[in-house]
Amino acid sequence: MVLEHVRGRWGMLILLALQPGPLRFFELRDTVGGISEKMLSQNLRVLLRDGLIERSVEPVTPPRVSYALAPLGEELAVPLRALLDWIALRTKDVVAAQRRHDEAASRR
Amino acid sequence: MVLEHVRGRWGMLILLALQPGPLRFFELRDTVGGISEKMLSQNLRVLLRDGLIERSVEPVTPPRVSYALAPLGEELAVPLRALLDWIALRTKDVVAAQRRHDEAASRR
DNA sequence: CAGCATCCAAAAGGATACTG
DNA sequence: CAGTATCCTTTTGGATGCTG
Repeated sequence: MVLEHVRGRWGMLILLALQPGPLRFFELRDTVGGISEKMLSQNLRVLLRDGLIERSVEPVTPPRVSYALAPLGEELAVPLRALLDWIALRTKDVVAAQRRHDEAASRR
Repeated sequence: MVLEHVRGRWGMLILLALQPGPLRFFELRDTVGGISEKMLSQNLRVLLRDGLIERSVEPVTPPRVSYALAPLGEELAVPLRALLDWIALRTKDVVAAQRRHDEAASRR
C-alpha cells in the first residue's frame, strides 16, 4: 500500500529532501541524515516502483546517478510538507502536554 | 517524536476515525478495523500523552469510556486528512506505475 | 465493557564489508 | 560513486487469556 511506503521511517523524509530539487545518492544520504545506505537504496527502489521519483544516470566514470521527484511525487509532497510543517510548529505544545501528563501521573 | 506516533501503523487511522466525533473503545476498534485491542490501547495511551486526544469515563457499570480529539488533535487531523485523501485519489495511478515498472523489469 | 499481561512471529532497521 | 550482501538487533504487531 502507498501509505506504508510513505509511512516507513524514511519514505517521507526522502520525498521531502527531493522537493527543492534533484539530488545524487550521497547528497540524499547526507541531506536525510542518519539513514544507512542500505535503507536509502531500499527505499529509493520502492519509491521508484511507485512512480513517485525518477532516476537518471549520466554515463561517466564513476557513474553519476540523480534522483528527482516524479510528477506524482511532487503532488504527494504537498500534503506531506503540510504535515511536517504542522509537526515542526506544534511539537513544543505536544512536549508540554507530555510533561503535564507525566507530572499528573507521578503525583499518584 | 510526534512524527513517529502518527506514523505508526495505527496512530493516524485512530485520529481520523475520531474526526467525525467521539467514540467508545469498542466503536473505535470496529471503526479502525483490523486493529487488536492491545494495539488500540497502546496507541491510545501515547496519543493521550501527546495531548492529541481526550479520554472521559462515565462512572456507570460497566464503565463507559469515550475518546475524542483534543484541540491539538483536531488541528493535526487536517493535514492528515489531506494526506489520506491524496492517497485515496491517487492509489490507482501508483498501482499503474508499479505495473509498468514490473513489466519493464520482466522484459529483461 | 475496557482494558492489561504474556508470549511469540514477522518486519524494519543498523553495522559492516565488499563490488563494478 | 553507487550501490549489494550478510548478519544481527530492535521494533512492531498479533493471539490469547485474564480482570474489575
